[in-house]
Amino acid sequence: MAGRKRMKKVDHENQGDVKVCPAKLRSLHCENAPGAETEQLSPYFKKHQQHRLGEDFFNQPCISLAKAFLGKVLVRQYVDGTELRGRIVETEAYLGGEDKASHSAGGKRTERNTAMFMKPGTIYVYPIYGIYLCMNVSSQGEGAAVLLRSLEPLQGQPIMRQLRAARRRDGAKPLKDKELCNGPSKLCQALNIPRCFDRRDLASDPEVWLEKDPQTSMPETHDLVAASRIGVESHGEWATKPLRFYLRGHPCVSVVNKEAERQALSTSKTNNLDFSEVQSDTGQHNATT
DNA sequence: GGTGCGATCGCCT
DNA sequence: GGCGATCGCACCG
Repeated sequence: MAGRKRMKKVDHENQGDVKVCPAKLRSLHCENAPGAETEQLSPYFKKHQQHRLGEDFFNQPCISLAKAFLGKVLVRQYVDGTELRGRIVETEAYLGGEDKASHSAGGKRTERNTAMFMKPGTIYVYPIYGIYLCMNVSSQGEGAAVLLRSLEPLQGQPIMRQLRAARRRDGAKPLKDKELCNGPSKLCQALNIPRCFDRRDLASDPEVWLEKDPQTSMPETHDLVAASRIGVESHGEWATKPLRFYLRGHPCVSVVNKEAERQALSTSKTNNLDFSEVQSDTGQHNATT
C-alpha cells in the first residue's frame, strides 16, 4: 500500500503508565535452573499444590489435551511469591507425524523441537519471527504438542500490562485486560515465559504450573468451537483441519472464526455464556455457566 | 471494525 | 538464503 506510513521504531524505554518495582520485573526473568527455588516458595507453593494438575492430566492424546486445557488456569510465580494467573481460552493441537503444520512433521526431531518428543507435560518454548516466543505443552503421541494461544487475565494485570508495554510505542493507548494475553506471543510476554522454560515440566516446575479452576466447571461441549489453526495456510489440507479450540464468545480469543461458530451452533442451540464483563479494564468475568 | 504490511532473526534446507 | 504456529501500527470504511 503505497503512501501509508509505516510502523515507527519501538521505544523500549517506555514502560507505560503502570509503575512496577524494577526489582520485581528483574525477578521475572530466567535466572534460575529448573527446580532451584522450590524450597524458598513454601507458603505460596504449598498453598496451591492442592489445585495443581499433575502428570496424569497431561498424559492424554493431543486433541483431547488441547480441549482439556480450556478453562484451566496457567500460573506464573516469582521467587517472592507474586503470581500472574490466566485462564486458558484458546489452544491449538499439533499432532506431529502426519501433521504437516507441526514442527515435528514427519517425525522430524531437531534441537529446537526436542521438547515435543519429551514426556507429556513438557514445555516447548520456541522463538518465532526472530522477535517473539510461543509456548506449547507436549502431549501423548510422538512429537505432539498443544500450543497455548490465549488467556483471560485473572491476577497480576498491572504487571502483565507493564511487561507487554515494553514492545509498544511511546504514548500508545493502554491495553485493555482482554488484550493482554490474546495471542500466543502476547501470552508469553504477559506472563514472562522466557526461552529457557523450554523442556521444563509443567507438572513439577516451581515457577509455572497449571491449575484446575475451582470456580469453573469444565466447558460443556457446546461451549467449544473447533476451527482451523492460525498461520498455517501453506500446509495444504492440514491448514483447514479443525485443530484450534476456543471458548465461544470469549473476548480474549485471538481470532474468531464465524463459520466454525455457525457450525458449532447448528449442532447445539444452547449458548448461555456471557463474557462481556472482561472487556473493562478491571472487570473479572465469571465463566461459570 | 477490518486490512495490509514490515520488523527481525533463529532455524532449517 | 528463505521462511515463519506473530505482532503493532497506520490507514480505510
